[in-house]
Amino acid sequence: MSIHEVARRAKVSIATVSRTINGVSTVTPQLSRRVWRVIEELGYYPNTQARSLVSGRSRIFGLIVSEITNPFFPEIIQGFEDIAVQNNYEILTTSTVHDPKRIALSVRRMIERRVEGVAIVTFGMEEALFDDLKTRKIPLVFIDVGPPLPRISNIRIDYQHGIREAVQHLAALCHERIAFISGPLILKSAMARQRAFIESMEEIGLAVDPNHLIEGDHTMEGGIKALKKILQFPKRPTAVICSNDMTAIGVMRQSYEEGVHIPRDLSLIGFDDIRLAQFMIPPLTSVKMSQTEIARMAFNALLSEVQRDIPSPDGTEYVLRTSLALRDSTAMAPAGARKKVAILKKSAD
Amino acid sequence: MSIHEVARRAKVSIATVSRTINGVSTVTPQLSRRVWRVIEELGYYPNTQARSLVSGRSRIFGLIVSEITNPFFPEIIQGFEDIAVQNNYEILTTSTVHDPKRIALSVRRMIERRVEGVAIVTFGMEEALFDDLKTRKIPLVFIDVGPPLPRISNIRIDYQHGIREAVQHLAALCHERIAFISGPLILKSAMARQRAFIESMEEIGLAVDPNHLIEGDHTMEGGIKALKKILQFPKRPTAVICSNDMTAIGVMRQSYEEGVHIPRDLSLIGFDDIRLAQFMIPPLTSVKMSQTEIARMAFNALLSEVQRDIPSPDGTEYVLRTSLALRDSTAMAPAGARKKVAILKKSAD
DNA sequence: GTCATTCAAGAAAACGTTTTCTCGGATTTT
DNA sequence: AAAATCCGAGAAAACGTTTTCTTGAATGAC
Repeated sequence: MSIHEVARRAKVSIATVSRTINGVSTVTPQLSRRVWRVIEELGYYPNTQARSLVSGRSRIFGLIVSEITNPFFPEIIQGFEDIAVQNNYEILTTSTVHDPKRIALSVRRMIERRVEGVAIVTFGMEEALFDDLKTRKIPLVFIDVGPPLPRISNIRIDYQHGIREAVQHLAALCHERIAFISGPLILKSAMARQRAFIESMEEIGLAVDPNHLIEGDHTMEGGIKALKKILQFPKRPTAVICSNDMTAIGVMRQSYEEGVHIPRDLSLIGFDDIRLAQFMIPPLTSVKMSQTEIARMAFNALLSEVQRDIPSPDGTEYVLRTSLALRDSTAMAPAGARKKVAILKKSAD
Repeated sequence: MSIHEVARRAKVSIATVSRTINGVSTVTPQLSRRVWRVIEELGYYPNTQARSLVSGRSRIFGLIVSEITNPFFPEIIQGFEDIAVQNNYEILTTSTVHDPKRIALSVRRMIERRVEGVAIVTFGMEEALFDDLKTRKIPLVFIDVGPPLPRISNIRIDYQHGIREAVQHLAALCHERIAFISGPLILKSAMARQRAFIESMEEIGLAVDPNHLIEGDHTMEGGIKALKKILQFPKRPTAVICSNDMTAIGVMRQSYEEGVHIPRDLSLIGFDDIRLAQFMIPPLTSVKMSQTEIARMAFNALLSEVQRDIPSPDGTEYVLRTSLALRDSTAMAPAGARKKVAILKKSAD
């Protein structure tokens, strides 16, 4: 079951077996065939541990996500795995469930397994937790929040683009009182989304009522709570933009409870555009941030860093566009709430 | 950065360092302290590859799921990971996306990484694909479909219990024409669920119209298609039970399109009870099959097999109960459709 | 025909651990 | 007090590979 057994049966040295497996050209076709025959016959699979021990390359990438049970992440994991297998990489996934201890532990596990790089898709958790990886000079890729350091790449998300589309879409439907349910504001990415919202509003001269900026937590429960709050305002917003789709789903859920009809009484826009969004009732308009694209960029960032001979001095920047995916959760603002008549034509569905 | 460096600085042999790390009791407290100090100071983490190479134990379990983007599976993965970290095991997850080639590849990858066991949570894909694992005597645990072989455990799901509850619940609400949307019938588990449905119906004297057994595919799209079909029947069913929640969500989606109100016009019950079920509109009644419990059982099955000195002769059987989780997607059958008056009291929510 | 060159393939070293073997000093036994 | 036992810790072997070094045969040059 080891290379020695193969060597013995093929009557060659273990070096020749190794060379055969790795396709080193100096081995005679005749011997190569003999070796391969034995390998097949024995069903021999090389021991990766031994391989990477001597070669110094584990062919493993780590992938840290914040919550695998949040439907946003499985798509990323799937995408990452797809590219990984194509490139003969293994992937070690850990879900932090927002627990610093868990993060620290998973960082440690990854170092012990000698991963060649780690993709950190947590949208801005405590950065210090990854110091161990940095000092060990392991290539990293962050979403949004990575510091400009050697070997550290970043996927910058262009939140502004998609959120501006969302705001302008609502404005075109005569909405003026638009609320924004953010994620936890300790997260840099949540902050960035909120800022993009505010800027987009101001850009077209719409006032942002500070009361209409509600801090959620990127969960359905958070969306439920936020909507309850919103419905208590004397002058209700006529539209809500959420910092992620799970929040929006919570909002839908609670709207149903409270008899608020979407989109008649309230227009709703999510963020992320998870697959589920299109199966909501009604199908949820959402700002698309392609999970597959994130996975692809993250993997390529790591791979190219690993293949470099000298590390990139200040990391590499990747940029991901976001854009609005129009569905059925938005409609004209209720007549009573309209003032302006700056109606643009709603783009065809 | 290796054990040698630690040994050098602590002025002991590498054997002592190894013993210290592994808590072997023969090492003097004084030396132990000295070694630990150096370890901390250096930030030394042992190399798992080298460790498992010599010890012959990789401390890795494989986990094969059929589709990580199906919300049913992330919960299992999370549960599995939770227990794994507690037990110092690493977990290699692969999502087969129903592709035999992918399965074969992931089996191979797992063997190369020398996993100590594999949990196969695919609900009955081509069993032959796992032969490689069997011949290598790697402990396996299946859901439902495992053959009785040494080192192969099984988690048998008691579909009957939960599905009978579902059927009787509907019967109590005076439903008689109950449809069942199954999964792909090549899957043994899908078959088993359908059989449980038929038996539960017959048990209480309700006829199963063969037309009302519709083969779905365990996806939302499948649910959508299935409902379209159902609505065309001259004598519409008044209730539908689905073989999984994703199908039920598809049904809800299409009901909305077609103006069929749930539960007024149609009662709906799902299966799996994924977390999302309670956030549906209306909250979906579903047969609960605890994902966490599956994960726990699967992990324990592998762990106990690994710790055994002689392999279990015919594997071990675990049994998981299912039971109905009552929510709001079921109601009394429309008056026109009632005949019997065998109304039991609907248990409080 | 001899000598230098090339090249295929074997021998051996190396990777970073755990574990067995060995040794020398301390403790116990008689 | 000598012999036997115990025990802590170092030396060395082993795990299964890749890779460097070495060797010997074949090829080519003159």
